[in-house]
Amino acid sequence: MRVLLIEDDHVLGGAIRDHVLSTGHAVDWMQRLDDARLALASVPYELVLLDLNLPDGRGLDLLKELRSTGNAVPVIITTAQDQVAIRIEGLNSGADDYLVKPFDLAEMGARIAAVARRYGGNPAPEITSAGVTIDLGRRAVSVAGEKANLTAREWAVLERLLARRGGIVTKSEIEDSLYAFGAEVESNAVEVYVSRLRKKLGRDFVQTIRGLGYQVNA
Amino acid sequence: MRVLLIEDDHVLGGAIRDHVLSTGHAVDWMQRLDDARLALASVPYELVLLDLNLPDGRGLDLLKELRSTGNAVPVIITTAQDQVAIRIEGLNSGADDYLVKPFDLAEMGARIAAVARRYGGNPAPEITSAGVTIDLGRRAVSVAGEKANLTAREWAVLERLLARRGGIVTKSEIEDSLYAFGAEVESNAVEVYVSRLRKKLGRDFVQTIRGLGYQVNA
DNA sequence: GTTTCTTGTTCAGCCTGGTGTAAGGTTAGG
DNA sequence: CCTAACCTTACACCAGGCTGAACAAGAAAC
Repeated sequence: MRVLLIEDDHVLGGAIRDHVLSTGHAVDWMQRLDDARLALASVPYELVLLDLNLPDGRGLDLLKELRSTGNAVPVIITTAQDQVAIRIEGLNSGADDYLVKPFDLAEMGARIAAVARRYGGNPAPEITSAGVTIDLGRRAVSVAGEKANLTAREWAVLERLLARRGGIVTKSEIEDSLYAFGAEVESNAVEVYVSRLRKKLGRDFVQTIRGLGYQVNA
Repeated sequence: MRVLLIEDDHVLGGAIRDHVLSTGHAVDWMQRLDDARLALASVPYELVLLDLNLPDGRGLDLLKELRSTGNAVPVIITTAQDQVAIRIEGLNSGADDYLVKPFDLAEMGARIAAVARRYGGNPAPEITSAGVTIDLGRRAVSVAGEKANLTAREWAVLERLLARRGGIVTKSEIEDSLYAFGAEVESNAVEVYVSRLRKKLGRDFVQTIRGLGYQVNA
């Protein structure tokens, strides 16, 4: 699925982009409405993630433009906790769903999957690597037909690794996606989670690149 | 089920809303046609209760608009005793059923149930999962042949879970469908209802996805 | 109108299992 | 061998989830 993310905050935007990428979708990230307009005019997106708190405050206008020109692309809007009025106006203007900041990325993933399913997009790209089958849409992993249960953190690490499948992911990158900005961690947590993943998914699933990070075969 | 109630009379409107709520559906109550239009444009209602005597325009116009734009949402219209002509025009304009004021709330409930049954999206009304058989049309559940009685809210939660069978439903999504828009609830109501469902339907019927929500096996 | 029963909501305490940390073992590279 | 990097296991802590019970609000029965 091709997703257009419209979000001006660098940190949050990056986190969202990475997370959506890791669920197997393609993401274009725009930080300004004009760019978003151009993108929407030229690329057939299947989902739009629209922040309504843009500096110029005109995220709603974009949504209304879309609908008034007959563009029915599914739109999920994000608003702050206290902006109930704007949220309602957003829904009234044609948004399909909403997320209240600060929202859990996992929850966002679930809602994206729901919208994708509702609109009949192809939501579940299945990935197989080293005998492990991963259904990103349904959060299901199986090793040789046997279902494996992953915890939230383990899943987060797995997603991060898969987002750059075939490439190397550094420890600090994994750490960043585990602990939302600022929460410094004083331990070898990443190593521990990689270890736990190997225990559940098999020893060969993740390769260690000494001094650099980790890698999953494409 | 999500119901849009369009009724300008405060007393009657409140009574209807409460009654429909008590049958386990979510209700949005609009008192003006403009608001109703906006709501219909944004929220995927499964039923509309439409009063034809509104102050700011003819309810019939709204109905005709809906049908002319291809919106097939079931509509039940309400009219006064003496408005036979309007009532007929309503049916000709695409209404699915009608109620004559003053009407019995219980009868209204029955009509709603009938319409819901007729239009209930699921073509295969019988669902079986984890030893539980569910007849959505007749609102009947049985566990190992034994019939189970569910309350309205319990049904609402169960329906929400079944609507995405095999997928994950987050707590906040369940909350949204339990409490018509905006009513933020400060409690663990969802957990309580899941607990009660498990008590009646068996422990394994609903799986908990920690930190995210719940899931019913496909 | 009063009583009784049913249903919805909230709260508090319990419990499970996820999480971070540290300690000790193992491997790669010089 | 020696060191640094990495792996694994154990363990204590605690957030999140579960559930029984109390309370409130209707609905139904009388």
